[in-house]
Amino acid sequence: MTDSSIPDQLTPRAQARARTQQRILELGREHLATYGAAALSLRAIARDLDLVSSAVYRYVASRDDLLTLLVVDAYTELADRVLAAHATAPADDSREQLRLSCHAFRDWAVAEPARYALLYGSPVPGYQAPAEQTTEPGTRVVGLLVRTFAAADEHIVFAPPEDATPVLDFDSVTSEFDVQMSDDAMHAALALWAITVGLTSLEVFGQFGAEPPVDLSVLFTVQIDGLLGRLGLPAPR
Amino acid sequence: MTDSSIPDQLTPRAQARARTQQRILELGREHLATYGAAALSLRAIARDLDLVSSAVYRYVASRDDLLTLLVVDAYTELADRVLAAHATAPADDSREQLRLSCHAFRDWAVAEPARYALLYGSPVPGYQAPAEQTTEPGTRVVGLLVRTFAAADEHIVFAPPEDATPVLDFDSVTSEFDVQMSDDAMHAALALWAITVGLTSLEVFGQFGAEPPVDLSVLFTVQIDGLLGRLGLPAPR
DNA sequence: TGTACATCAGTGAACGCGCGTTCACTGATGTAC
DNA sequence: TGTACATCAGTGAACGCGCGTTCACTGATGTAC
Repeated sequence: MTDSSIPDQLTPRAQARARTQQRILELGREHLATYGAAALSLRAIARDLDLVSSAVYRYVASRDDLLTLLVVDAYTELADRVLAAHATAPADDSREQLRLSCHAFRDWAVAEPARYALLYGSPVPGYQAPAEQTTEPGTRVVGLLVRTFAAADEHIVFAPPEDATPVLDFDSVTSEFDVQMSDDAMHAALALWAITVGLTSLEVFGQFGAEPPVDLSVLFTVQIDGLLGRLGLPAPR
Repeated sequence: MTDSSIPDQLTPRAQARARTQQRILELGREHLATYGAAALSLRAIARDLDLVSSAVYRYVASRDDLLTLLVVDAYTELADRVLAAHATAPADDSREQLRLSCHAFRDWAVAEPARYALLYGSPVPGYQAPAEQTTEPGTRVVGLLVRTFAAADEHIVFAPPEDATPVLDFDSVTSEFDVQMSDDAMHAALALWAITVGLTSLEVFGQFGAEPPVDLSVLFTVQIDGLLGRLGLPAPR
């Protein structure tokens, strides 16, 4: 898990530095899981590192800086998982791509509740994620969903949500993700995104109680399959 | 806003106590909004109350106790709003009841982001809400949705989410809310619940960015109307 | 109605804890000649 | 290849801050006779 390839030709000092840097990220993830983002403390990390508290400042500019590092790290890992799952499906099977993407999203969240909370839960008091570093990794997953619906939009006619749907201007979204698609396809994409985040948050944040009344992984499957079908992407045969 | 009726026939001391008790709750709400739940501090509240820090313990057993008070307070206010909106619709119009309920949910959340975060966001580190006090107010909203779908289930045939839907045992849920309904109606209720929480959390927790690309209140309307229609509760002609 | 006693809101000091961040420093590692 | 100098990881002390909770206390309010 740790051996994220530190190049041999680096100077010993540089290797040690890289190792410590990695270790800080790992400890950050652990502390996130154990104490939550609001309680993330540089001093506690220094302690676990067997360093004096001021030494951590050789590696990290401030507490907020570490938080940003962890946010980017989490968004990146989550997006990597989702993209990998997406790529597993046949290139022409939008439904399967979306299904697998949503499941990968939930699976990661369930496995990493604290990091999920950092991304999709309450904002950390007193901390504002810097948009420049955070936006790109943070939009990879939605971007994938939107792009997949745009692709599906070429062979499928998505129905409008209702008969008289108010018109929204999605131009800034389609241009951000560099796609062309109907408003109906965009609404479908957002519906899937919202239900995925909704179910995942309800589960991870404990709204189903300590002992959920039903198997939440089955429930998720049913709900996602159901919505995909209703949106116009029914299961084959 | 403050005059929550303190009975006149109470002794002056008892009246003062009631007033202080109320004031603590209000300050708690404010601090929640300003600093977040993790940073909620009895000392800070004492300061705002012009009391010495130890005096707060006359009113509140501990910090966790105050958090529980705030959780119950927030769940209660939210549920009151949603139930009131629900009651506004004609008794036989399930679609309208649900629509108004969902909108009331979002409206409250947008108006009270910090309290919403306390209920539906990341768990507060080191704090576990006591189920005995929290479950009842915390399930009023879902209960209402479920009961409304159960009522609708009597005149409407809800379609199964997909052709071959795995069977889930919802008995513990239906008996908790004291209703009878088809699994398909239950799935529909959960879909609406999930998309409501999903859209609301995405909005309140800032996932649409500082300047959302579209009007989120319109988006919410479209999405809820769309899902209600797809679930088998279309808008009247 | 007046008095003696009980209640209890609020005080002030203290305990023991944690935090982020700065700063002058030492001494090992790395590099240029 | 050996030496002189520059870099920089880690130290230790300090600043100033905040927190929850306990405890013995004072003095005003409430109550029973």
